Amino acid sequence: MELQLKIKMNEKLFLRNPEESELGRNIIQHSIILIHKIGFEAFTFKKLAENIGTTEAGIYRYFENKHRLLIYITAWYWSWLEYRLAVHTNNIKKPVVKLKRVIKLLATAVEDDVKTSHVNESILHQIIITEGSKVYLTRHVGEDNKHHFFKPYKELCAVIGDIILECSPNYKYPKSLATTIIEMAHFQNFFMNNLPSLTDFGKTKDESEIVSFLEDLVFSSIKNSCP
Amino acid sequence: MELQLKIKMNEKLFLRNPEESELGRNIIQHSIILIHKIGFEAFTFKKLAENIGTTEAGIYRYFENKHRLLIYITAWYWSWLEYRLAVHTNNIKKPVVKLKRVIKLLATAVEDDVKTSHVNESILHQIIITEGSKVYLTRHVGEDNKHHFFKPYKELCAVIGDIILECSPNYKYPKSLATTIIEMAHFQNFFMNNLPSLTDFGKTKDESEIVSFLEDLVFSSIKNSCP
DNA sequence: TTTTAAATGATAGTAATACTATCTAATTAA
DNA sequence: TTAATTAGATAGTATTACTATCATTTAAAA
Repeated sequence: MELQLKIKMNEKLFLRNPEESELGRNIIQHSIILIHKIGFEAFTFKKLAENIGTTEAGIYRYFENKHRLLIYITAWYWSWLEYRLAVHTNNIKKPVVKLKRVIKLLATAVEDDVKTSHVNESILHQIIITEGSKVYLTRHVGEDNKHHFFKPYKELCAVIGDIILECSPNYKYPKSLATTIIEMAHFQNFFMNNLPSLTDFGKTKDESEIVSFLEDLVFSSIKNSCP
Repeated sequence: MELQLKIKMNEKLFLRNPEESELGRNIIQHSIILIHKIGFEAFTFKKLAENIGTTEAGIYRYFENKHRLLIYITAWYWSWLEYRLAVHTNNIKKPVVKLKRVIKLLATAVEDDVKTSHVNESILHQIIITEGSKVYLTRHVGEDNKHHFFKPYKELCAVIGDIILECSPNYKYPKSLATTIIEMAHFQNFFMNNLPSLTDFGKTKDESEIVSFLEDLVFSSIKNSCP
């Protein structure tokens, strides 16, 4: 049996749906590879076109600009992660165990998911660490938000926030703690690998230490709120 | 008596020291204003030149490119903050009180410091929130780090990390907690104002709630590590 | 099977960006 | 007073970020 996973994306993110054509899927696949290789700043549609063997204009038929494309792939990532999170926390009763799974899922490198042929999730995860926050740290967040471009990220935060509340119904900052977990899972990873003196894991460069740090941080906070 | 504050900057950050000429100080002053106004992505040396009343080439005599200029002003900010932190925690004996001061200083809007005539710290603080992490989230972090461009940020983290250790000598993740405080002070502020559903302060939009969140987070964690 | 529509490829062109180079005028320092 | 430094003015280039057009291929509908 061959499984396939398809994520429904916000239609305002693209001009033509990249999931529905060979060229479109190529754009997604190779943009992930190329952004990972040269970084988002140096990434251009021209270079991407050369990589795929198509033309610049061809890519502009799918995406308005490279920032929209970045929003697309990050939104895809957050949706995929929420799905994965659902799968991995399914059947788990204890919210504390659930929350631990969440932390591990966020802070640990990812393997390529065979159910999504044209997306290499392992590389995508690396991109999200370095480029993920650039998606909203712009002058047009407000507009992009009105178009609901950040819905997948918000949904993920909401889900995690709810698990936090299950663990500790009196905790006052479930959403802010959720974003802290997500952002810090990535930032600590980035710092560990690039500016190691900013972390306490510079020597080992071991992801599991980030998990320990986050678990300590999160469970101290929510335990503390139980009177 | 007229006080003046001058921060010694890494010489590799500029081609000509902007502190030492009228034009240089104009570049710093107006780049802060312009980046705040239009965002770093839309900011160009040509627009800056028009604002100042000089030419593009004139600005290139001071900075290699706009990214270096952004590194310069963020490095300046972190140095200034470390100085401010020293002033505000001076004479305070109890490390817990010190740490609370740190959190407040990081998470609260800043007033313009009269001792630095050409830098509007209030606007600069806003820039750091939105653009600050773009400084290191690049493909050339490694090189920039070799040039010690992030030293002020690292020093600030080290100082905060040490205060954390003073509070709780057994706490295992002082540096990572320090970066978490710094980054979250800014991210929660950005989310509160731009993507409020990601935080628990969307309704009030009150900075003091971010302070409460961070205090709760930090002191739960370090209290927890005292056996 | 033919007709028609849609998607792609190829090419060209424009405005803006990110620079570099050069020359002259104005200041400042020796 | 001369020499050196700094700034202003102008020009030029390669790359980026697009838009437009037209021919060709592919796929869908009649």
